[in-house]
Amino acid sequence: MGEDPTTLHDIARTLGISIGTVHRALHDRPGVSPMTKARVLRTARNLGYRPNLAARYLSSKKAFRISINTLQGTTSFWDEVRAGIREEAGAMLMENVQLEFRTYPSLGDGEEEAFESAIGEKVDGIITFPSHVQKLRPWIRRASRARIPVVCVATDAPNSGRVGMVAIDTLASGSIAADLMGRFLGARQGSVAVTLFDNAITEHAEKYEAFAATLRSLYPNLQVLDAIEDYDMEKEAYRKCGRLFEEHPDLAGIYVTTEASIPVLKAARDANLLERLTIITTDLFPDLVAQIRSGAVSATIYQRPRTQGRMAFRMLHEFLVDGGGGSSHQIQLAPHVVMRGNMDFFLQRQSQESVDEKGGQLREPARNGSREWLGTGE
Amino acid sequence: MGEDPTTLHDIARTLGISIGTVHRALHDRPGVSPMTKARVLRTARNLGYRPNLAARYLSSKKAFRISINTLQGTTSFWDEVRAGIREEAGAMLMENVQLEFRTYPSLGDGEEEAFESAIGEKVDGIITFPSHVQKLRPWIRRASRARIPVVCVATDAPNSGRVGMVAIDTLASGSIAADLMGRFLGARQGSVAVTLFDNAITEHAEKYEAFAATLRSLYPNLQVLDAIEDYDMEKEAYRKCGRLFEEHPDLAGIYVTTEASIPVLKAARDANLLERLTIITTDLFPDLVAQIRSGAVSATIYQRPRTQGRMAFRMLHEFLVDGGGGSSHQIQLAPHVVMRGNMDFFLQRQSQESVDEKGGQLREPARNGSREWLGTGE
DNA sequence: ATGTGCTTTGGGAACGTTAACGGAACCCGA
DNA sequence: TCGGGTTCCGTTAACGTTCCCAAAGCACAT
Repeated sequence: MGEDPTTLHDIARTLGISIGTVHRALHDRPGVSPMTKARVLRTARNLGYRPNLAARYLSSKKAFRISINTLQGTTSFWDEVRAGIREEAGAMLMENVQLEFRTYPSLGDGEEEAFESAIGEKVDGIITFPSHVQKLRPWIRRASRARIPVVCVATDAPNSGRVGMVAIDTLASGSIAADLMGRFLGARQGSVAVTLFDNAITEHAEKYEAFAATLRSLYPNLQVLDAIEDYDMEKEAYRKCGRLFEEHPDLAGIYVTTEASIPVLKAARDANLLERLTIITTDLFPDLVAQIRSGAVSATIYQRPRTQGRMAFRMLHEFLVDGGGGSSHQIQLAPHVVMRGNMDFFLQRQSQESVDEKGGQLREPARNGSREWLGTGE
Repeated sequence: MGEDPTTLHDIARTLGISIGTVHRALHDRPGVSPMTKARVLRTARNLGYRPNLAARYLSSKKAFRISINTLQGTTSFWDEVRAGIREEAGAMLMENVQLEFRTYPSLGDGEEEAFESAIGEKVDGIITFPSHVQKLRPWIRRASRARIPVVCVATDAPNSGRVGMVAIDTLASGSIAADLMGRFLGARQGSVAVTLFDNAITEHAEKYEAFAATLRSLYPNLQVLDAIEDYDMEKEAYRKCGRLFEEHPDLAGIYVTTEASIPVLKAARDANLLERLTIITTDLFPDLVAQIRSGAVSATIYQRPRTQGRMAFRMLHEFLVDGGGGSSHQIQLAPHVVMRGNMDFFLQRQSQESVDEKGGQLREPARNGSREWLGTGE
């Protein structure tokens, strides 16, 4: 029952060697013959050795330095992600964690430089938003080769060597949006549109597929139209929506999977369709709040950025501490459904927790340094 | 910036005394003159002393023993809460945590004995479900006097000396249920009923109030009826629902805030009203799954028991380690909206995470002992 | 003077790991 | 045969705390 955990000393004793050698062998540091190293590794496994982290932190009091490569705070989403990371880093009782925020102003502008700098400065880990997977994949690979673990947040970068990722479950998002849409529309006949960023991005395609599948099976009275791609351009979204309204007079609802919901709403308003359409959006940002409150948007699928940030930090930290032995490195979060009824809860929580975090930093100023870093612009 | 944190040694050196004395003074242990103790406390504050937890765990390798006093696993809710606690305890890298589960078969049967035994065996902390607040309040008070922190889960016990609580936000629950109900019913006229356990319980009254307020302000076409109390008795719920259907032929929907949704559904089916009624329930348990899948229940407000357990453990642990200096000790979680579309996500996650946890235990068997304890029945 | 009991204090050893230093053994060329 | 280099390994001092034992000081009785 109360078996004492095995220590370096135990391994050394059973092999008749010194703990120095055991230590070197376990951390494959030079100065150990291949044979003894193999023996050490074997008995370590046999005895079920797990390092005592308290002793480790006590002895080598180095701080983890982790880089957070994300988009600048034009949208509140990434501010919340970063707040979640800060929050969780501040809750680390034992160890020092240094956060370096490398932010870039827009998609595809400075993300490679951020990676280069992080790798060059030899950080211990990276949390990143792999916006353009194909462009970032080689950088993630490079970091992995430099033994720097990378955790992806909000979007996955498969086959890149990343050690883990945390994101919103796309199937759950698409399906709950479809179910809500169906219930909201009741027995009405008509067609339903979906806008997304780019069908080439796995997550967005999955959301669309889940939405379409759920709507087909549960609400056959509604027809899903082909996806509308807006490529994050407001003009594009507005223009395509206008055409959509003309071509589909039976349109009953729209599901906006991107953050570009404002131009969609504007197009609907300009076409005098706002009353007739049931609109479900994604995320929760200031401009959207008024639209939800007025009832123009029936519901929004909230992607919980703060929790994503918290989880990403925990995952990376566990990996750094544990050497990757931990639990499954894929976290899919359930999105929240936000409507008029419960929106205040989320808004208030956003502001409230920032205060909490500030309090935490004041309480223990010396322990957790956090250095801001701006990717581009001087 | 890189200031070295102050240690016991620093305090001892500036006062010209030994670290043994400093240690005794800081932990108000006997054997220190009042004057030196005051001086130590003062300079400790001046120097901003914060104990090095790694060193503490390394030196005194005692385990935290915490008691979890909850209802037996007749409902899956408490099983999930306990799983969440186990999960989070298993994720403690550094320290030993011993979990003692004191479960009682039903409300009001054995909960006092569980408290008595936990206090008697001098556990370090208690997580409890304060079902009957007035009965448990003196016990929580007693534990607090014995310097045993108590965290409430699922329900609060105000003015009891409890150090914290985690629960689902009642306002968000009631309001989102109302908003869903209104949207589901569309332009229909009619009345809406709410069933709850007991109006004398704050949480239930709050849910009802939030539901009623939201419905009144957003959907004036619907009328909220007086709350139906079932006192957790199936017969009672069935009987009262039958009468409800007779008295209110214009009934359009029911919001069931308790777990007693099955008798409500049975009553609706027997009255041949299932098709016409929009039903929103609470929680997610096996019997309910089929009802949601069939569409009889439109949505359920999921109270995230596993997360509640996880949060409760974290809160208690932070308190034990930190001495209560930590962040705000009231956690209100946002409930999840579960419908046909996303139900599979939650079901699969429930089973999947249990597997994860098992894996974690296997990986590190000696570290986290966990002793089960049965409250009554031998 | 010596011993006994008490309170207050000092002085370690231990916890398990890290990292630096030093030493033994070996090989090679002068 | 001796110095110089390499490879491998042992030794040891930290890291900051906890806990126990002993030492010092004092009062009081023997």
